[in-house]
Amino acid sequence: MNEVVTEAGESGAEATGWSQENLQKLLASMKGILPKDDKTKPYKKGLKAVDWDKVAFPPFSAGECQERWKRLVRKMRRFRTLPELLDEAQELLLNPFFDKNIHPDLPKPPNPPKMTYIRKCMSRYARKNPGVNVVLMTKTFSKDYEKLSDKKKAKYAKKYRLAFEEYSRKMNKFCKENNLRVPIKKKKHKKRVTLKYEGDDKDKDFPREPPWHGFGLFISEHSSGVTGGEPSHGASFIRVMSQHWKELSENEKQKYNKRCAQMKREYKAKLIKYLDRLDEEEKQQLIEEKEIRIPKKILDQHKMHPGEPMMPSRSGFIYFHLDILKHAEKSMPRKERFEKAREEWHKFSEAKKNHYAKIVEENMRKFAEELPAWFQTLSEEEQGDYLRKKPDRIVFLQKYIDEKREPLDLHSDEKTSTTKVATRASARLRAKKDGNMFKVHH
DNA sequence: CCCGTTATCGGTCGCACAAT
DNA sequence: ATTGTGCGACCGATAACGGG
Repeated sequence: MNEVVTEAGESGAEATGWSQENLQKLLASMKGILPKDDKTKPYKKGLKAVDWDKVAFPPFSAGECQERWKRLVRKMRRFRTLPELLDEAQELLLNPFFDKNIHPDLPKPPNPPKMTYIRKCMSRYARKNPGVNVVLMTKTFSKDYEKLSDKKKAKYAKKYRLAFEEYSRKMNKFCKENNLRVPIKKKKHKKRVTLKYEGDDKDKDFPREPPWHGFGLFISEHSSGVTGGEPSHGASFIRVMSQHWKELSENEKQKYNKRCAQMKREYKAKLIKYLDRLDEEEKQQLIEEKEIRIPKKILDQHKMHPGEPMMPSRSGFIYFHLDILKHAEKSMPRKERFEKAREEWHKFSEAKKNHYAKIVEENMRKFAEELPAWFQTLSEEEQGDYLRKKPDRIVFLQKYIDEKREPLDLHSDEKTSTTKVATRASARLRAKKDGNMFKVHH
């Protein structure tokens, strides 16, 4: 019952064998086969060089490892945000030579043809006319260069090309000698990694919104990230896939639609579960931050009423995390603390987890007392309104309602079936009057 | 350290594509 | 408005010149 909430999104872990431990093993294995000195290879290139047969470990095949990594990395950001850069900048400032620590052997790129020409003319002209306007000269000689014959321009261009080749050679050598990443030469091989905030790593367990329609699910599941990259129809990916979509039978399309609908239901449930363990302020903040679109009705369902006791979290981990927060130094970023707590929690013994399970139990017991106590302070109208908005609370209030509505029934265990029917019928009538408060229950 | 010039690299962002 | 892909547009930094 008190299984770690953060695992909620990995429900398929057991089925596939990719447990937390095995995932750690995978990463360690990948690290192990990486070339030692090369810390600066760009991601795509580095990945290409990975020998998955060497990464593989029982019971997983090379292909399975590769596929799991691709799935994992899709959930990660591979660029830095401004706040992160600011943190980095602050660290950089601590280095007193931060802006002067350029390697003395770093090759310098040659000047472009036009600049070479401008510089040549400028120094010649300035020697004869001291005190001339630099800016004006630059502009003038720039125009002069345009008027030059193609032959002369080609001469400058060739010189530049040669100088640049020399520079590239030097740069390659320099990079190799200093274990730096070599610059990418050809533009056409430039490949951008998909950028998407697939949820900040602040909360990995934050549920991911499924596609809106069956078609979206179809597209999503046939992307290279899921299938392993074979189809990859390039930029025409969507075009090709939509063609395939058209070729699907009505039945097959329905299957996607239905599955998508199911995913959406699960998402909604997970989202509510997630939001429920936050307080009102945090919830609003998160909703704004993530631009979560939740129907107002559902939001209403989860709005706190004045004085309403808050339903405690059913996850032991949450309480453990709170304990950690009390003692941890505040300088550590939130997400880091959260991660650390997660790790520790995983290492916990059943006995220690049990300690927190007891806290959960105790808090739930208290809540089960407090809620009816608060509930009875409401007017009948408010009570009906409350139950309509939060039908799940009925389990804590049923007893109170029964006692209040049918105090006589408490003693009559041996009622005839006819009176039972009559009682239920009258309850239904009352419920209708009071705002259908029992409708949700039956 | 600014002006003013240009080619290059690294990296981000916007866009098109079709269906719902 | 979303689903994944990849292209091109765009930005900033960089080199040299030398006087204010």
